[in-house]
Amino acid sequence: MAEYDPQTIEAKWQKVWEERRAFEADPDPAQRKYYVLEMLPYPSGTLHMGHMRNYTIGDAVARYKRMRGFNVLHPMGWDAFGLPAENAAIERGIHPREWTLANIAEFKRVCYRFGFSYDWRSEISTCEPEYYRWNQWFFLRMLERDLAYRKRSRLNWCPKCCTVLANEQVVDGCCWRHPDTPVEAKEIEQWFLRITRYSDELLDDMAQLEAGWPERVLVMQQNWIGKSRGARVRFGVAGNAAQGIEVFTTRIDTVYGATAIILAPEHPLVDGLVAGVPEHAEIAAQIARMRQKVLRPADLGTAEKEGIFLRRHAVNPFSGEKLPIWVGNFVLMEYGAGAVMCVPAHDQRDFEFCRKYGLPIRVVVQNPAGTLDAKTMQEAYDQHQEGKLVDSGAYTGLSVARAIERMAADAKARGFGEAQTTYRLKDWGISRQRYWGTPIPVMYCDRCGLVPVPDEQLPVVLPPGVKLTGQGQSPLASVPEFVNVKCAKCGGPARRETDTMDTFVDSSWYFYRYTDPHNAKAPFDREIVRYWFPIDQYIGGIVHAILHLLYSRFFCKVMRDLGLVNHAEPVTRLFCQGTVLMGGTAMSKSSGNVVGAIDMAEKVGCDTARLYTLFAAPPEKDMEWSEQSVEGCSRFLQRMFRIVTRHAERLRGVAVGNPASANAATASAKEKILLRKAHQTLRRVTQDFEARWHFNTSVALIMELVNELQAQEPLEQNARPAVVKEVIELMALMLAPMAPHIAEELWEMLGHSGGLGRARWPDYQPQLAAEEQVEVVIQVNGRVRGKILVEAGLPEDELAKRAQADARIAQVVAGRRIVKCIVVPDKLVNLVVESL
RNA sequence: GCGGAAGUGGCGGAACUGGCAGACGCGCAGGACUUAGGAUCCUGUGGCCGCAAGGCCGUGGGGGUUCAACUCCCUCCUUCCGCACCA
Repeated sequence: MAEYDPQTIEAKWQKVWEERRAFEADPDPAQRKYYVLEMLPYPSGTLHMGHMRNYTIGDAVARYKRMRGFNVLHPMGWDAFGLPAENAAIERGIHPREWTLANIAEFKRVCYRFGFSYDWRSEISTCEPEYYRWNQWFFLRMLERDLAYRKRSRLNWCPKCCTVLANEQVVDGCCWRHPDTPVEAKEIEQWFLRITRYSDELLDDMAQLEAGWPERVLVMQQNWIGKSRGARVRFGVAGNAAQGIEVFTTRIDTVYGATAIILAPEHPLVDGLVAGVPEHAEIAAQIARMRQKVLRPADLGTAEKEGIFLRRHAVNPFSGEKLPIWVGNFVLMEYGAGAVMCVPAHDQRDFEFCRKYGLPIRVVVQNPAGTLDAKTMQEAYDQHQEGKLVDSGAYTGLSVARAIERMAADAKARGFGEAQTTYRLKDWGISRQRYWGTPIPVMYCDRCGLVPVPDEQLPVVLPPGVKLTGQGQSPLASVPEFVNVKCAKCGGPARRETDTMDTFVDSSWYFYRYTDPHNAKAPFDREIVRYWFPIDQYIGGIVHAILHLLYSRFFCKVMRDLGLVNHAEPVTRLFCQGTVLMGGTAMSKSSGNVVGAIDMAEKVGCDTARLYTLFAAPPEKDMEWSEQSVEGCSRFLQRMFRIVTRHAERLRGVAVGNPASANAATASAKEKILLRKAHQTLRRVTQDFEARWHFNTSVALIMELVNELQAQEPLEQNARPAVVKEVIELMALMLAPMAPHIAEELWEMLGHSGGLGRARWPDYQPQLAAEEQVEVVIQVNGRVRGKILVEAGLPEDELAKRAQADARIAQVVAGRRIVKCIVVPDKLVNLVVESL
């Protein structure tokens, strides 16, 4: 008898699929569409099983949806620009393109070897001019709409990457790619995309995503945008009527309780304020020291608050009171106004600060009990809801909410402030001082200034022969043929921009390009996109919760404003799969705990590897890879193959479908057991695919079904061929999304030609799944004391009677009075009896 | 500090809406077939007591609601993740 040989079977079916173009999908209004997408991979080095989990989940869903009759778009492509390629190229003395293309070829080989059902016609590579010219095109559109601008500012510089990073790429004060390398502050002129223009929309549209996105992703994005409503208030400077200090506060109602003004160390007014004071030299030195002391962000929350009194005073515009001006290490220049009013009674940070430096504490919001006392309070009283204002001039007696409203309005009327909303979100810095990325399509002309490259001159192609040093200057600057260009406006000499774009620009819109990958006139055809979008199911790691997913949402909104798409959100449902661990840590090349994808395919076959990936844990959870446990899945497929092989011969010509099912009434007891098990399995596996996505239980259920088949051996004696065939077919069909090659092989062995491509997901038949007899548990006082087998659907009183009639139960009850009898039909009877 | 998720046998994990805790798989033990078995098949496998029938205990700890709690409520502990001087 032929043994299960995954190598042969898998190669055979991969070839068949390819020849039949089994996974190609085009827009077809007559069909329901389903766009399922796994996050675009960065093609680097070898692929391990950690990578494969993402694609295995996506492929199972894609195949299931096809069997459900959907027109399924399931594309794949390459996030091909980026630093690792450039660094690897420098190390090896080759061109980044060479390294990248080799990796793509390898990635593709692995995808093919795993039988993933991609439509390869959609394949894109972001490093090809055909693709990145549209990055440039989008950039120019943004430039036209003032969504792209150039600004000199303090930026995050990674000394290892030798480039600046976006705020989103800084994790715990370190480079996201180099967790041990703190970013440095560097003043550089660079390009920004004005994502902040969409702050409110990015926040508000999350309401549309609540149903389909993981809550934690939405929470992370919400935190990142960090909207805060408050007011800007201008305090005067004593002795200088012309000067003012602006502060941002969310609690303008507490302004009468302010006992100091605190500036960030870098605040531009600081130097001027201390210039004339007697102890000038000493104070300036202290400030210089504070400025130099860079705190690691992780320590910020716990660091000791420090302040320096500037020997100058501000004037509270509401009360006219003079307040000392301080510099404080806990005030951030980047947020709000870079200055705060210090209200110790109602802000915990201010409370600590004033305690340390002996500044007065003054209660201006009293609690409902009226017990707050500045002399005795141990912490700030910062309740927004319940307090009433006291000692606050004309505002005394107002509620906090009312006071905030009225005081902001008054500040505006009197010209020293107004309501203001601030955000934590900053504009997206996209310039990178590296080579392997999209050239930014602008030039600088001495006469005309900044000149955008005209559309018809796109793409600005990355020149091939560039010396890569990794030394932190844009490599493109050293290529005169690239840099020197004729001004597009005046024809005079001009210089090209030599920075390239952050690769997150590439991945912000790639899923649109998949639908129309070779369009030379536009980034994509609007009608095609209208058919496929929004993406029905996006699958990827939680790492991209902010970065990629926020940028993509931003791009989508820009594209909508450009009239390119008619939706505001690109992704309806998002699924974040868990990490694959090995020995408790994430599988990764740098940790040295990888299980190679190709190695697995060669050793046990990709069907086994895929099945195990789905079986070992629910997909959203982290899973531990265990070579030993993989064996279990391998054995399962072998067993299944053997059972089918044993019976294929006599089943091949048998007609299936309705005959067997329709005959269920006349089926033997053993046949009924098989059919019942099969349809119960089908019901639950279908549920798993539709609702829960718990493929681990789906696999377990199919294993149980195979166990049942085995238990009914010899099958030829226990069931008619039509019944056996129906059960085996159901089994093969249910397995098809998860282990597609063996499923095809079994399907063919059963006598089907044409492959599973035409097979539909079977409908489960409730009457076949229904149990005729059920085991009912009998409890006495909540403890299981017996079990009886009864016909399904017995009425409650009958069930209660039978339970009490049971000999063993009668013995346990032993004449005690039954106080209560709880019956759960078809499940359980609980007799509550008097205690002895 | 704030917010979120989770804690179940030796291990990965099941238990859908409060109704038999431990499905399925790994591992382990015993057996069958075999020259052989790291192949295959069968049986057993939460702990304790017992020859057995059976009994008691058991889902991080403690308390509660209920005829009945892994599931609901309170409280504490642990782990992981996110945010963190955001004014």
